[in-house]
Amino acid sequence: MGPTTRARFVHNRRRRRRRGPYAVPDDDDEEEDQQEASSSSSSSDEGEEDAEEEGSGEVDDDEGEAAEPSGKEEEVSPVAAAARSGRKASITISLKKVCKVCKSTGHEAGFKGAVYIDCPRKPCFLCKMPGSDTLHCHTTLTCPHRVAMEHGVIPASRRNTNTSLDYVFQSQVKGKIPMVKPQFLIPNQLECGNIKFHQRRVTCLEFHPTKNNVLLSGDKKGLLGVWDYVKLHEKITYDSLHSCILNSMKFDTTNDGLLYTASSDGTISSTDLDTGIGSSLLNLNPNGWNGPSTWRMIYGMDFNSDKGLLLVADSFGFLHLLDRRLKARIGDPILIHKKGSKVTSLHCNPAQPEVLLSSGNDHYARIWDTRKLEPNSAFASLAHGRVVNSGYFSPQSGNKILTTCQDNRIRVWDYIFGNLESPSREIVHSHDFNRHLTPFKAEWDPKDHTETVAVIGRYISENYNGIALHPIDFIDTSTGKLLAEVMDPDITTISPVNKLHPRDDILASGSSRSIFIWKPKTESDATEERNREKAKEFVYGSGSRKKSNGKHENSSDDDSDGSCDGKKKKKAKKTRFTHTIKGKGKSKV
DNA sequence: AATGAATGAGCCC
DNA sequence: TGGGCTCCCTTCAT
Repeated sequence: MGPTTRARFVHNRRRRRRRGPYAVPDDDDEEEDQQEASSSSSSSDEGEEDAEEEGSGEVDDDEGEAAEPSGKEEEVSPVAAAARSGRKASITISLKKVCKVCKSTGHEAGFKGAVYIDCPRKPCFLCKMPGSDTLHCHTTLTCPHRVAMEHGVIPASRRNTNTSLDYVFQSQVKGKIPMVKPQFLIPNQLECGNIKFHQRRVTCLEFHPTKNNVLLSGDKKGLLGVWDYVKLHEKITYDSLHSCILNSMKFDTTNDGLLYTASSDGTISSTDLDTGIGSSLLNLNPNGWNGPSTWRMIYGMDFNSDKGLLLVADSFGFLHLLDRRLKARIGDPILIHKKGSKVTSLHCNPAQPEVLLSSGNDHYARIWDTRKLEPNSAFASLAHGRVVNSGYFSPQSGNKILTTCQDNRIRVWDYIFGNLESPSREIVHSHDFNRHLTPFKAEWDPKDHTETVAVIGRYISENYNGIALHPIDFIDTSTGKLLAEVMDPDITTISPVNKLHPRDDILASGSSRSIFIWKPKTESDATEERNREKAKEFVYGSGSRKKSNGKHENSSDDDSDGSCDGKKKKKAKKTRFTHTIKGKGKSKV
C-alpha cells in the first residue's frame, strides 16, 4: 500500500458510496458520516476505536502495530501522505485493524490462508444480500447458496402458472426430450495444459466442428491459435487477423474450413484454415481511430446457415447483417439494444435460425425474428438485474434460453414461446467480476439431449485443503444443483472461458493466458490419485472447507510452467508453448 | 515482497 | 449526456 493510496484513503472518507441494485442500507453511510464529524460516538462495536482514531491526534502506536502483521496501511507516514496531497498535514492514524474494503476499524477483510474473510458491512459477494452486520443477513462465507449449492435456485414467481398454455408447452417440451438420460461423464481430470501459448488472456475457445482434436483459441491481443491437443506440437497461430480482443469465433456450417472471427478492432475476418488465407468481411471503423466515442467494437456474432448470413452486433447497440457470399452488408444497421450500449452476444436458434437472441449491456436479452427486423420489434425483452454477458438457446431443440448476468445469477427460460415475463429459474452463482477478466458465460453442453447441463467458471474461490481454487462448475439448470466442480490444485487462477466438446467428453478451459484440456477420470486415474492423496495426506476434491494457512499458491503455477517457458523463450520466440501437464503429479524444479 | 498497471461498469454531478 | 471517480476474492511483470 503506497503513500498515494494512503492519501486517497484519507480523501475517500468523503466519497459517496456506490449504490448497486443490492446496495447496503443507508445507515451504513450515516454511520460513516458520524465518524467524520467525530462528534457522537457510534452505537456499533467499532465506535470506541473510531473515536480513538479521530481524537488521538499525533501519536502513533508503533509498539501495538509491530505485532500486527496485516496492518500495512498504518506503515505510511500520514505527514508524507498529506504532503503529497498538497494539504496541510492533518494526521490520521489508525491504531487497530482497518478493513481494506470499507476502511472502518474493528475488523479486517481479506484472505486468511485460503479463506476469504468478508467485510461484514458489505453485501454478500455471492447472492448480494446485505452484510452480516445488518439484520437477518449473512456474509459470503455463510451464504446459504454457498453452503449448499443446490439451494441456489430461486424459483420464478410465475403468475400465470397452470394456464392451459402451460400444459401445452410442457407436453411439447417433454415430447422432445428423451426420457432416458444418457450417463453424463464429467471431464474432471486435467489432461494437458498449454502454457503461454497466448501472451494475453484467453477470450474465446471453439472446437473444430469436424476435426476431433482441434481447438481454436482467441486472446485479448487478437491472436488466433489452432491447436491439436493430441498431437501436441501441431499448432498454428494467426497474429495478423485482428489487432485487439478476439471476442467470438464461428465456423461456416457449410464449409468446415472457413472460420469467421469478430474483434474489438471492429472487423470481421474470414479465414480459410486449410490454406491459411484470410480476408476481411467487415470493418466498422474505416476511418481509423478517432477516439473511444466513435470506435466500434464487435462482441456478438453468429452465422445463419439457412441464409448464409452473418449476424454481427457492435458496441453501440446495432446489428449488422452480412452476406457471406457477396461479402457485403445487407440493409442498414438496426438498433437492437439501448443506443450506445454494447451488445455482448448473439445466438441464432439452432432449430429456427431466423430466431435470434441478443444480449446487451442495457440489462436485457432480446428475442428477434430476423425476417422482420426493425427497431423495437423484439419478440420478447428479457429483463436482467445487470449487464447480460451471454444468452444461448438450448443446443438441440432451441426451446430453452440460458443467460449469464453480472448480478450473479444464471437464468433459465424453459420454453421460448411460453410466458417469458420472468425466467423459469434463477440460479445464484458467483460470476460477477470487476475488470481484468473475460466475462463469464454459462454454456450448454452440446451433447446433452436433455438440455439441462451447463458449464461455467466460478469467480469466488473455495478453500480446498489449504488452497484457494476457482472451480469450473457443471450445473443442472433444471434444478440449480451443482453437478460437479472441476478443479486442479495446480490451477489457482480463474477460468472464465469454458467450452465443451460437441461429441467427446472433453472440456477446454481458458484461464488467464493458459488453455487446459480436461477428460473424465478413468478408473486407473482414480486409483493413482487415491494413492497419491494418501501419500500426501491430501484429500482432493472432497469439497471440505477446512481452515488452513496456505494462500493462493500461484507460485506453483508459475514455478514449473514459467521456468519451462523461460527455457523455451531462449530457443525460439514463437514456440512458447508445448509444455504440458499430464495428470497432477507435478514435480517442482 | 511489494507495487503498479491493465481495464470496464456503475454511479454521481 | 459525458466526464470523473471508484471498485470486493485478478494476474503478471518489475
